[in-house]
Amino acid sequence: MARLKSGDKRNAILSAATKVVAERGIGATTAAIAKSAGVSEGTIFTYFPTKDELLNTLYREIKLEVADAMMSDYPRRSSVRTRLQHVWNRYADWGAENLQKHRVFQHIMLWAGLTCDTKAAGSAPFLEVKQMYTEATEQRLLRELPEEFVAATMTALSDMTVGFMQWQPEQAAMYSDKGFEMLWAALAKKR
Amino acid sequence: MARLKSGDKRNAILSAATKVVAERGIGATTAAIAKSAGVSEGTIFTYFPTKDELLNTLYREIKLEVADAMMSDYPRRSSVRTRLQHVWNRYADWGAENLQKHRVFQHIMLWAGLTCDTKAAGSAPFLEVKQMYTEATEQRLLRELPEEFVAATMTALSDMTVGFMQWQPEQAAMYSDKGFEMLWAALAKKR
Amino acid sequence: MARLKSGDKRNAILSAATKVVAERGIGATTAAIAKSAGVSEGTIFTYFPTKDELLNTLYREIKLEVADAMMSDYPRRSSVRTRLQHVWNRYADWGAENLQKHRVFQHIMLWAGLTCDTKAAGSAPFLEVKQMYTEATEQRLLRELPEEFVAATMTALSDMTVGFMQWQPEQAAMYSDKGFEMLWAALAKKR
Amino acid sequence: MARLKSGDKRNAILSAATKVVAERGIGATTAAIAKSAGVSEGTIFTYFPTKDELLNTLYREIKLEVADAMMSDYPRRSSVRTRLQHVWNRYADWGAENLQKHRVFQHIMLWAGLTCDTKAAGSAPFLEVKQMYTEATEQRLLRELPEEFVAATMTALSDMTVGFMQWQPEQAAMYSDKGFEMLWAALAKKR
DNA sequence: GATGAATGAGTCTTCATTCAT
DNA sequence: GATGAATGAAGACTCATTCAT
Repeated sequence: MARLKSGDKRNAILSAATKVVAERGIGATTAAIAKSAGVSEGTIFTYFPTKDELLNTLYREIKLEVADAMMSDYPRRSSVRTRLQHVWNRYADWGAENLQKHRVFQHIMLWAGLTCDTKAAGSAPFLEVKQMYTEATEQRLLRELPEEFVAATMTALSDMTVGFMQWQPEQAAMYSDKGFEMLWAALAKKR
Repeated sequence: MARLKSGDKRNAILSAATKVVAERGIGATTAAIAKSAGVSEGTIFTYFPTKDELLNTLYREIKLEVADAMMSDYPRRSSVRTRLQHVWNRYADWGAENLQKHRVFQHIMLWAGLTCDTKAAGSAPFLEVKQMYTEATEQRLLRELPEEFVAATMTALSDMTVGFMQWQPEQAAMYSDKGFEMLWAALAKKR
Repeated sequence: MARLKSGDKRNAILSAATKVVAERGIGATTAAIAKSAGVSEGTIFTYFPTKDELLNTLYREIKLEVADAMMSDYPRRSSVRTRLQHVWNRYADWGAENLQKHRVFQHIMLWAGLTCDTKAAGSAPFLEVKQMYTEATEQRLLRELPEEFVAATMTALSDMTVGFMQWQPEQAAMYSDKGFEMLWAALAKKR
Repeated sequence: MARLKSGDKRNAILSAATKVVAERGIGATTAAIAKSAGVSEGTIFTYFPTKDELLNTLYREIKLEVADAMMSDYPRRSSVRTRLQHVWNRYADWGAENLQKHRVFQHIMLWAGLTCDTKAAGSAPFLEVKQMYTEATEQRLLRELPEEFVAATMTALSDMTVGFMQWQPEQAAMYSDKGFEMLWAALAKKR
């Protein structure tokens, strides 16, 4: 029997795409990705029908990885603050350790070729965080704000923080802590 | 005497670039920009040596415009909060009214071709804000944080807020107010 | 003992090639042929060294089939007209019933890759028709014309007629008859 | 002012396409056409948006040229036979002198990318021939046959004849004459 | 023998930039 | 200076053929 499509090769292509897109943005050429993956130009297209599909897949896989990192060991029974901090820390640590993936994610997010399906995919885990927020609002713990506005605030602050953690890794912990303090203060209800 | 380079034409090109890049991103073609500017394809290159230079220039000009909007009527003698709110409001209003320029700015900011010079240029006006922050820190009004971290926080929150103001213009004022409240809470020293 | 090359598989490939080339022309991909044959892409090349060879073979086999259809039950002792009509009817009926093969034949005939060998192959059966023509000429029954010119006339008129029989099958008999009348008139010596 | 699109260059491309497609068929590459035209690869696309459009245009232009050749000096008031012979001779002569164009026409005619518009275009001149046929049928001069069938017969015989005229130019006149005799016999009503 | 993933030359097309007019 | 046709180096994608399994 012939060689079967190898998960290894698929992963090599996705890894190479991560690296190259992180450096050159969405405009990175399939040739560059192939070369970086140690694979011929044509091979990319046996694993992904088009460059667009490769990019969409890359986005989805990173999103799942992020969600996984954030939600594993999620302390469902702890206080709101503890839970929020868990999510924050996990995301910040993931971003600090995965500089390229984080950057790629930012690039693809703004890209016009992103499919609706892809955008929708894998967002389930983030629901839990939103629910937590709603619950906390009802308990008068957190400010009353539109859900999306809160989510966007979290994203904005955490991505910004991750940028600093990557820039000065030796102060990563400090940035992460300060960042969370700012987030909590921004969201917490004034007494 | 030969005709002189016309400032009008230069501006037409920059305006067209704003419009076209806002819609199609950095990948917008010079041909599309020329057409939108009502100018021939070659003319672009008598005003800007390369597409990269055009984009860098566009970035610089928008940056100056933003700085101008933010700092005019800057209430130097008012309280820290008032001054910060002034800056916030001006930026938010500018962004809400200049959807295309704001979007173009975001696009170019992430672009790999941005020159170091360009990045550095026009940041003078933002110094004033930084100084204010340092001063406020010494007065124990605001949290002690690295200057760049604070600046990035402001940028992140304001851009996020502008996005919502553009999305739901009828609630622009609400988003602007809530956004500033969050920023202030994030920066203010805990009692 | 290793498996032998299977005639079944060879035939499956040729059938599939007939179908696919009829639809898409010479440009049909080997992958499409393989898929239609229910065979892996590589297998084609164990039966035919190249795509060109596959096409040449296909041409030869169809040619043989046509010759077979035309010459079986050939009424050697009947009149010239009867013999000519036999050939005409057999070819027309074959073409009307074998739409795909007829079309494929037309496609390959104009193809640049056709080998001289292939062109020459299988033309033996057509000799009989030519001989008949020569004989008829001597009997002053038919016009004096270069042999190839006559042969080409027959081919041109019959292929044209077959096209109409395929297009309007319910009038196939009419087209076949009228076509033969035209051919006979074209070839018969004026009195 | 800049150079204007040059009709010469356009014609050079069409000529080159004629030459190259005559040799290699529809599969001829745009690069080969450009090279043969003495023009850069990109230039083709300033005159024709796609290869398909180039081929369609080529077809249309040849068709018009043929129609023109056939119908100029058309002897409207002469006998049916004279008129038919005029058309026949003009087409045969054109084909004999324009080997490449004739071949290209045959190639494109069978091509799948031919637009409906293109197929329809320029067929007006051929109407006159059809009308002549209908008229002649009513006068009981010619056989009663479906119009399209007659038209196809003319095409088939003339293209076949042209092939021989090209093959043996020194006998072109003979082939042309014999060909027409066959056509007339095929169409004329039996007494 | 059979399989189908791997290959890479080749395809059409785009586009920033140049330069004749 | 202005114009826009000309250029040719990429770019994404295809496909006949090879070869490890």
